[in-house]
Amino acid sequence: MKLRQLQCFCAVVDAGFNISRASAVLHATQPAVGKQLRQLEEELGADLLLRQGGRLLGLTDAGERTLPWARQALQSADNIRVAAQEGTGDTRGTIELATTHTHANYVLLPAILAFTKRFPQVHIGLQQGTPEQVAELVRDGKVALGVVHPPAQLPREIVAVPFFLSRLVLVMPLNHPLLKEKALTLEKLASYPLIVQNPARPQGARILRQFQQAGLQVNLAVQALDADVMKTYVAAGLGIAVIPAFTYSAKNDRGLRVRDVDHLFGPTPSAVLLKRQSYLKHFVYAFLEQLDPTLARGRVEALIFESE
Amino acid sequence: MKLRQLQCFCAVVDAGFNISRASAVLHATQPAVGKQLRQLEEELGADLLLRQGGRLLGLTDAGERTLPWARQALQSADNIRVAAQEGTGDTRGTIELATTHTHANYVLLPAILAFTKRFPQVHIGLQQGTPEQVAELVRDGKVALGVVHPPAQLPREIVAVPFFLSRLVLVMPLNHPLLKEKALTLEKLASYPLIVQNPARPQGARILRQFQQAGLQVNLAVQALDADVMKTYVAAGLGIAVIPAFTYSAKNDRGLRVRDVDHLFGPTPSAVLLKRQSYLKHFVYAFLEQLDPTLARGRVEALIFESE
DNA sequence: GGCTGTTACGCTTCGCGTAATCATG
DNA sequence: CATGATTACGCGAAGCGTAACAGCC
Repeated sequence: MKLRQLQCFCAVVDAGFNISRASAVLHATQPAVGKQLRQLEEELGADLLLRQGGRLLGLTDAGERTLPWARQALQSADNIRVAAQEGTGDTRGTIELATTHTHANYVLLPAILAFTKRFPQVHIGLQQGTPEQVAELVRDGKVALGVVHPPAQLPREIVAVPFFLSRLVLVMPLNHPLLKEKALTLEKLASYPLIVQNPARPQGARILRQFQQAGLQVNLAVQALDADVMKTYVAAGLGIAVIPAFTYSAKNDRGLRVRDVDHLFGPTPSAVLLKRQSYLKHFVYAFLEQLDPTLARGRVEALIFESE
Repeated sequence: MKLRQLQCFCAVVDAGFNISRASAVLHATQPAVGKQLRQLEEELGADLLLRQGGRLLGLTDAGERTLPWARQALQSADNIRVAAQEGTGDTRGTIELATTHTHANYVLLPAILAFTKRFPQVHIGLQQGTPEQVAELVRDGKVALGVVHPPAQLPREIVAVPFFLSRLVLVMPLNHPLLKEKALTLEKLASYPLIVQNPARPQGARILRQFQQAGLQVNLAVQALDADVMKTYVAAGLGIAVIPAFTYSAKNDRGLRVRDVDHLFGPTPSAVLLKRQSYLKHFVYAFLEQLDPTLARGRVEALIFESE
């Protein structure tokens, strides 16, 4: 048995039982991948993939049983690579992390500042994307951690560790009529043009769901991608928006006013996404503690290595 | 990275940092193993083994960090082989287990009878040895489980799941003076020639420790290896012996009498030895439940996969 | 006929063993 | 000089890619 064979097996499964697509991911050719598969099956003496008319349809029972262990073996190999790299007391190295614009700009900034002060030699590689893209980067081991509003569904390989609940606020231009309303309701909000985050993202989806559940038609002005753009559009008079409180600062957002709407939407969690069973460099643990004291090493390890 | 490289790495560590011995275990030659090691180190970009003057002395920090993951990768590969073999609803196959003479003869017998009745097609491969040898067989994956009086120390890779506490009894020939004594004490026992299990084994060690702690000199007649031999020797008049209650039966051991000495030595546990993180066939779980109802699948799995 | 997986062939690399070499106590 | 690791070399197997072939929408 070779790691390469297991890699091909997992890749084919992840590619939706399509050898062609898997071979592209593996930077190899179709025949090479196909051969590895058959060699693995031959050595094990059992078919792993259901074939019908020269197509792959799914996993056999044996495939179902072996797949988790194939993944575990590959994960262990990844961990070996990471563990071999880092020096125990090393003060330099790299942390690869992925996050959304909003978290990069507000939540991560203080943590990164404090961290680089403590470890000036550690380079932080930042990647941005939607929470789903971030989750994928974590799952594929391209980054060690992700920081996002966790999406409703996550692959099983990933743990989301919530560390911070933010209130939501309604942001408006100066002198907006809603500033004078006594109590804000979903109905009142719905009567104005609304700027909402793209509903493909957890934040936008959450907000819109509340309106839908109340049976309200929303007057969508624009679908923006992050809180900063939403604020810019609000300031430009395109509409009002609901954003996490941490993205508004009275000092920097002088052209805007906010009102608390936590009673309408509830708080929104920020979470760290980590891959189960993955070895994290000691910096990463240091960074997590910097990000939030509740993300202590012991607790995080327990969550990563628990058996779901 | 190749599984073979990891295998060589682990083998060299297990062989006490000796490539020659490791290569024998791996059925390969010195140069082959050495080359795999250096290739692994080269690919990882870090030394794993401390070399001094052409000798291996121990693990580097990087080696220390990677070793557990190398083992995990190999374990996963083993699990794949096992998982691929067994058919889900299969009623035939093999269980390899290791145990001591005493457990084979008394504890396992009813479980094996019941099990083979339920799964007539499953072949049970039985190996015997000392508890330490059994533990080694489990650790090396030669057998799926072991059943023994657990030794004081076990390798970290192994979990011992106790399932049965047996009282200890003193076994004597008919008409032995101790049968008329009111209360048995260690002192009284020590005044007669004693037949004890070899102290290298947990049972023998336990008994002798009690005498030592009481500051008593023991009159050792013979060191036997299992309860049956001890009974034979007692019947022959060589001395008296302390054995687990389950090894005595009034029906079959007519030439012998017993008295309870649980108050002197305490009960002795029987345990199942299993390798952490190892995939067990569904028969094995069935067998464990047959052996003792407390060894239910859920509980056993939780113990095998807990992170120590 | 486009998509997908398999077979056939040749090249290159890799893994192994034998034998010789080197270092250490 | 005995033990144990490394280097050198040659053979056979394995892995890969290109190209041609075979089943299914």
